[in-house]
Amino acid sequence: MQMRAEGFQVEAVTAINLLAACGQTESSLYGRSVHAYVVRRHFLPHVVLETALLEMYGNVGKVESSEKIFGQMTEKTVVTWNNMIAAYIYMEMYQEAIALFLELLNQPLYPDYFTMTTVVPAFVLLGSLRQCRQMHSYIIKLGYGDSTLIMNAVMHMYARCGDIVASREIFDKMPGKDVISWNTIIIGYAIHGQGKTALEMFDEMKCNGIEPNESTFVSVLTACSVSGLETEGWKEFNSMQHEYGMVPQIEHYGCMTDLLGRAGDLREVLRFIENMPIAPTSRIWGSLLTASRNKNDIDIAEYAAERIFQLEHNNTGCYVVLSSMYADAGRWEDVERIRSLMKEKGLRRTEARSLVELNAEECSFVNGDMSHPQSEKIHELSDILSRNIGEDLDSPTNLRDSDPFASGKTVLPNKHSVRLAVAFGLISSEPGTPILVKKNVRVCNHCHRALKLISKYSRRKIVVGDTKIYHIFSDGSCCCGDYW
DNA sequence: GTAGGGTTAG
Repeated sequence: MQMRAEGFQVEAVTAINLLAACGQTESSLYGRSVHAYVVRRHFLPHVVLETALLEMYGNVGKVESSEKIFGQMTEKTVVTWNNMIAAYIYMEMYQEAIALFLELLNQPLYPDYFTMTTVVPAFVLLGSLRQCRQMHSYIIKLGYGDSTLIMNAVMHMYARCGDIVASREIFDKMPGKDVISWNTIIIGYAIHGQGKTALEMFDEMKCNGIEPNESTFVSVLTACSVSGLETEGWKEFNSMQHEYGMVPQIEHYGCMTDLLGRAGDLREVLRFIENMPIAPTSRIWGSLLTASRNKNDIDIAEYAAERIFQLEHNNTGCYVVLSSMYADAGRWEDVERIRSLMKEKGLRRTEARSLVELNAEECSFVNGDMSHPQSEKIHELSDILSRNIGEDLDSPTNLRDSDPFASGKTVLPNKHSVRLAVAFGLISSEPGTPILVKKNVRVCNHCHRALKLISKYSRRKIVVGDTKIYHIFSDGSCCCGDYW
């Protein structure tokens, strides 16, 4: 009998290890057969084995199967909970991940290090500052306020969600700042368009005797790039090689391409790319593409796009940029050509979405959104704002649908998600208070122009974070200097 | 039996 129990245990451990391997494969095929085997052999219930099954399903993207196991387990450990949270995050189900984390707080279990490092990214990706603050307070309550690792993640969470001041406060209070703490505050200022402050922090870092690493230079060069600090960028790029003996990697060349694309002439960027000691990736050509979009040079854009397509056949971003350039130039046949190409390949662009932060909640809008109970009022205000800032909604680019992925209906710029979010922010907050919006795609040129004027007209600071930086619209101008 | 803080475009 003893022998048999031991044999069981050995087999269960084998199954657990096997499941970890199955989780690394593409499909649930192997994992499912191990699952069937352990059921057949009556190994269940077995908390570790069930947790391993749950994790395996999470790793192959079968979150419903993970949920089913989680729901049926009679005994759960904190590892079980961590893996269920991770499964949600893997499927980008951030709200569910956070809900489960909150539920865990009510269990007779203690969330551990793993829980924290797993769940914090969910808050970053969700983008809600209100929920970030809540998470911060849980972390303190649970006693992780002194952990450099976790507080670095919290700093990053605040910066990404729009509160660089809170990020800095944590940084200043941190007793054991390490190189990642410094890298995080530097990139945080970069995200907020404060390149100069980022460079000051870099100086301070060196004064404090912290040795920069390769990532530090990614942060520093990004900061130079977002603020158009070309001379400083070159200086740091040279110093990383000559003072620190580092060999710039592709990501550093990426930052330099961004920097030159903003500051210099496109031919110069092209020369820089062609003289790079490493082979340019599609990310590098993408940087040139972005620069040519911003400088309205279709020839170079087409060249960059060609190079991207040689390396990557289905680069959605590339199609998006090209088609919007064609639309701006009134080249509708080309827009149509891209539209059908995309359709053929089954590629779809991310649906634009804007989240506005209010006191007690946040509210999300898509382009032309009518789902909000106050939609009528929101759209009306957006129309009033358009009139008052003298926005030209009848320009030829707006009359045609420049979006090759749209379902046929044209959404006027003043009904873009960011504009509805701002309008709702204006009616739902006190006069004079700033408005904070987060967007999952780049702000379009038209809305960028309009938001500058709306900030002046409404006498409000309007902060809009896109995937790259935070735009701060105030009194008719934007901190990005109209390059983003 | 877990995963792991920061890191270049759209």
